[in-house]
Amino acid sequence: MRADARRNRDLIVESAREVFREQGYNASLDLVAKRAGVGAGTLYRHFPSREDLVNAVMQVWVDRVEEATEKVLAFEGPPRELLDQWLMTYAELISLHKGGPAKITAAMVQPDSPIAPKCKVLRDATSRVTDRLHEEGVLREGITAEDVCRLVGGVATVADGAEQPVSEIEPLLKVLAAGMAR
Amino acid sequence: MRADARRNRDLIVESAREVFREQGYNASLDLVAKRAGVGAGTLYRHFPSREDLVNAVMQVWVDRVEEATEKVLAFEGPPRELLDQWLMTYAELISLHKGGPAKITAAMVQPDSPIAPKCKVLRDATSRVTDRLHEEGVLREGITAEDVCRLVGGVATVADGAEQPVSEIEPLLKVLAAGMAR
DNA sequence: ACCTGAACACCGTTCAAGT
DNA sequence: ACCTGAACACCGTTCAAGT
Repeated sequence: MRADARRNRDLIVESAREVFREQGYNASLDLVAKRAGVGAGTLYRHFPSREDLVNAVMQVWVDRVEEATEKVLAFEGPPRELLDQWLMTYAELISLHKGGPAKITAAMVQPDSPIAPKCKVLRDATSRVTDRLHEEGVLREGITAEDVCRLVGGVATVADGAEQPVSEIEPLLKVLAAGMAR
Repeated sequence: MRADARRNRDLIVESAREVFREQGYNASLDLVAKRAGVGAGTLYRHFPSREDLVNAVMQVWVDRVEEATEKVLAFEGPPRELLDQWLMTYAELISLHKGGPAKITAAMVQPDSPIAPKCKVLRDATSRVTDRLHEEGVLREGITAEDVCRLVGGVATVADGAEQPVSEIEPLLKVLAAGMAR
């Protein structure tokens, strides 16, 4: 890739990160291009779809997911509490940007989505947690990582759409945890 | 209201019902006006916002909600099954149109929404069910009708966004029911 | 009092012309 | 090979002119 192309690409991603943080994942791409100081065509050349751009922005998010996963898995207390912790952590991770819960949860079931690789990281992390919880015998049989993703994703999507802070869904996550535990 | 205005209003609602059924609640309003054979301005005169139009279309939906409520409340079997039945019924009722789960569930927490009156009918119906279940002692303390609406609404929203038929979320609704029951 | 439809704004997307 | 920005399409929304 030519040096100026590389540089423009980076400018666009940086600008998108900023705009998405302020306005959410459905913000105007025109604004992203303007702030990056590039023409609209340049943005589309690098990122044919919005999802491709979101995927690039989510690159650093992967680190946060892995960090949070290690932290939760290192928890030494009762496994039942570990479940609660993961649900809250999961909800927070997908709610960092407005529009995140809906986009991430939808892509979770659509393997051809450009952001599928990022979703896979989160789903794999969830698998590690559910595997552990199944070993410990705290989860009901048949509860899969996908189930967790869709349940927590659903509740977080509703809160996000209603402009409610993610902290307010804690009671609902408790209900989910109770439903998944034996 | 003048006779021609009345007639145009009815044409718009009828057209909207058709278009929303085919394309969901976020379909183009321009198409609605075209099919109704009226100018765009006429549509906006009668319905200043999309939500106002959705509210008008949902008028007949109220009957379905009340009908379904009576049917579920008439159920004579174990109360725990009544819970399952209501969750499934609820999910079906809000999933009749694409975009319904998100719109109805969001409005459930926004009392100033034009479709709030319609949401109230569904919330009240849910209250009747939860009251009954609390009396029977099958629901955990603190579970409110609002909780039910947000939990089922969330799961249904995810399925709707992923273009999945509502029937596929039944296992997730079982998890919710287990979490809400004692 | 109500309706029409052109006009405007906004945004996503493409592409001919330029470097 | 890459970039620019005008141009097009689409849609929501308004409003002057008409009945």
